[in-house]
Amino acid sequence: MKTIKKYSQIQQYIKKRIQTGVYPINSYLPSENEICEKFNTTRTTVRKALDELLREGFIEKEQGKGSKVIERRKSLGLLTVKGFSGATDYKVKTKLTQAPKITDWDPIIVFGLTREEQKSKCVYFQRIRHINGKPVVLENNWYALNAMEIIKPTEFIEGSFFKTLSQKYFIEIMGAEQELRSIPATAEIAKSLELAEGEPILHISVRFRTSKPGFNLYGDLYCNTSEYPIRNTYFS
Amino acid sequence: MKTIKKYSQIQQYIKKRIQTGVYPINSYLPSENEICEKFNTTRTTVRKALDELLREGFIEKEQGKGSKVIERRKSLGLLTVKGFSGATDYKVKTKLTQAPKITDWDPIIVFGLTREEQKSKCVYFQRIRHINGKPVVLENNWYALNAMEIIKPTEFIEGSFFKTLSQKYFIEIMGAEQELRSIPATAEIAKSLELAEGEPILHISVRFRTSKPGFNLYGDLYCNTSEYPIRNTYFS
DNA sequence: AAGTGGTCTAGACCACGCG
DNA sequence: GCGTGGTCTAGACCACTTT
Repeated sequence: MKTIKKYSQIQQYIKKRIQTGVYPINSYLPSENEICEKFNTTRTTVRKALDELLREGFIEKEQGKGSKVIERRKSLGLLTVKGFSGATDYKVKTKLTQAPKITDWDPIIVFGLTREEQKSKCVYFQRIRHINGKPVVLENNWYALNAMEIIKPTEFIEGSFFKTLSQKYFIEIMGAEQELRSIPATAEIAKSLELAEGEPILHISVRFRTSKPGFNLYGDLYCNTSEYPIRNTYFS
Repeated sequence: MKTIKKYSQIQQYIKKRIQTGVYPINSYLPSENEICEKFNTTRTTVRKALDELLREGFIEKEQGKGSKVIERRKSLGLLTVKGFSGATDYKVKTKLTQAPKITDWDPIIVFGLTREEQKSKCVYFQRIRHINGKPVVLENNWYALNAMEIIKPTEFIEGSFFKTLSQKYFIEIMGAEQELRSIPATAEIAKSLELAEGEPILHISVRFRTSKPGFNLYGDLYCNTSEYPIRNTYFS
């Protein structure tokens, strides 16, 4: 992919303007014909760009009216840690306990890797999420180096990998598959999460699909759910 | 929409042929140009049809090769129990251990009920899912009686509540919220699932949203994940 | 009536996979 | 080299919303 595709340029241009508030939520984008003029192209190409933004959940279209900027369903399908009683007075902090580094794939990954991924080295990093000072989630992540460059710790926006992907690379999470298990904490996990060995913890294996073809993010999570359950929302 | 759109016709035609096995999984569809000829149209229209099938998860495209029929991702967003090693030789049987009956709401439901729901009595039923003869999931369900009539056990299609809703009432599941916890099995749960008290099990509280306004289905599930993890897929 | 998005035509050239 | 899908042009007409 040497030359940047035109529809992709338009898509990124508009996405940036949405993210920076130039096109606020509930406002309408310029009409397709106006965008055509601006980028000196045809409606087919502009519509392709808008279709992508639609798929990514940034806009919705209203026939006869225009393309409307909508609030991107946050944490679409993403796991969120939720205070038990709906209390909002808890603080989540994410510590990067292993900065992104290049390694081999870990056989713990339960989802089948594609051939492209198998051929590649992978990037690994680890984080621990703390709630009100207590470690609650230990999160291991991997992705294929040939699908996505290595992201430096300094690039992380608010400790969030997804936010970094979206705002710096214009990559969105499109979906996920999970496997859930309840297991007794191993000695190692127990130590990281400051609980007793054998305590029941939630093990989540997850594959996130992104809007960048071939780029998947694999996760292996251990959650102490005794105080804070994991919450999970999805809509079709 | 009086006239049926051409791309929609093509889409349905191909979808039916996939579903009936005329185009088997892993085979390739006719090329875009061939489809153009058959339907006497242009590639733009054919590609629109294929894009829809791509979005619906029926095909994937391989540049330079063709459009390949793939296994449709099952039960969008719904929980599925999956054999560990990808083995497909396991049998799931659902036993209705408590037929739908009218009761009061159970305070165990963690998601806030709407005012309409609170005013109503509710329908409760319980099922146990068995895999290869072993009980694996204990599932309690509730819904508001004023949102949906009581469904008799004899109406259940293949033991599936969702299938019944879809096929008899044309109600679809539109989304869900879940809370996940790993807990030790209580004596009661242990007995139902034939395991030792204190074994780690997965507790899922879920609210399913349906296409019928005001009709939510609440679930409280206990899963023995030691052999069969719970799998969970969602896409936007 | 004017403007918007939705569908569709009839081409063109390019990038990729394979023999 | 050939066939495949991927991108793009330059139009046309239709359906819908608003003025």
